[in-house]
Amino acid sequence: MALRHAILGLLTEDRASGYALARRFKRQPWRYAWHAQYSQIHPELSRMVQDGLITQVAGGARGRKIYSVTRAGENELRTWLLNPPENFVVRSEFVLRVLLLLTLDPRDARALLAPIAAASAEEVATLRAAIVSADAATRPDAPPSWERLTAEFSLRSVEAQHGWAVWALAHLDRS
Amino acid sequence: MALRHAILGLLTEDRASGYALARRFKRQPWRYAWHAQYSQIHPELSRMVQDGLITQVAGGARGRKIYSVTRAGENELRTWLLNPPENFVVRSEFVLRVLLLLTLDPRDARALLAPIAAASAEEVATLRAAIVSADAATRPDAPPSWERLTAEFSLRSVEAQHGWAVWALAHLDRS
DNA sequence: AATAACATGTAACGCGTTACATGATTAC
DNA sequence: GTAATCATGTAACGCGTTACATGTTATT
Repeated sequence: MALRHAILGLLTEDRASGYALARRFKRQPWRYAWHAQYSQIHPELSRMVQDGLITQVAGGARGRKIYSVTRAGENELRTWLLNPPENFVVRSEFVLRVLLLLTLDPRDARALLAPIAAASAEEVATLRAAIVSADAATRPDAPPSWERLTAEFSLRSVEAQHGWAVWALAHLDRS
Repeated sequence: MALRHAILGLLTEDRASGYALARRFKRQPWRYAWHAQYSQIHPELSRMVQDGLITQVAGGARGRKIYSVTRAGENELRTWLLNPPENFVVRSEFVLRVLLLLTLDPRDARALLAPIAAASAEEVATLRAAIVSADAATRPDAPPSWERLTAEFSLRSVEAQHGWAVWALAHLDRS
């Protein structure tokens, strides 16, 4: 039931409509954590209201329904976080493609790697710039904000991906 | 249909039974790419035989059925690899838990981070040792083997995770 | 002789995607 | 006034999990 907890997390950050939640799943940094489309979010929100984890706190223009986390929802999220599974199940099409890369001949493999290296380099630059400007506006001994903590995680992850792609391009057989 | 292509990849490495495929999904490095249980693998294998992507090449003791990739299966895998999606969908319970960490108070957050830092440190050490001994047995200018390429990817990924956990532990508010 | 590991298979249910339907508000 | 964006909702289908059922071979 990770979707349920992802939604609780998004609504803890800020109350929102189902439509707004769907958009946030498409963007940084939630994009790297979980994904759901509106047609899946909608019935889940109904069930979560029934289960008392969230409530509709406002209605807006165009039939908009704003949801907020209840006390029960906060407890549910905390309990879930404090009881992680021993082994995390991973399904990453990106990593899968990495493992399958050498079933291709070196030319094709290089053609796939080059855009990966370029895109990740760009992302690293964007994240670094954001971090530098955020740090400039903060006391150096202050505990990191949520944005800062997650940016650090994204940066290190994307750097790893980029470093590997460059390494692989340099070492792959040229033919 | 990533499961189908993951199976094609596993069978390209080496012919295997459904039971053996299920075990490989639980281990390094496939564990970080995709996951499926036998009850899902079994019907998929049947469908793949029907679609001509694999064939049963041997039967063994205990009703064992060994499958191997056909020419059509190789083509299917290659076509899939050469046509990656623009945006990869990610669902990682681990990353999700990272994003939700700051909904906890600092004490609880630190209690979750400490085992992550320890486990990833151990994994980094294991991967480094494997890489060092593999490199010692290889000419330095030779193109990397599949094992070497995937070990490099795993190492850089786990190092990023470990580095972040240590960084977060050092910067999180102590209370 | 008992237990663990090997090995295949089915059924019910829940999670996730695709396609469709409907309508309101904003920007040009 | 037309297109883009906002916004909710349903239905059919496919992917994935859990639980169950069955039998064989190797290890101790």
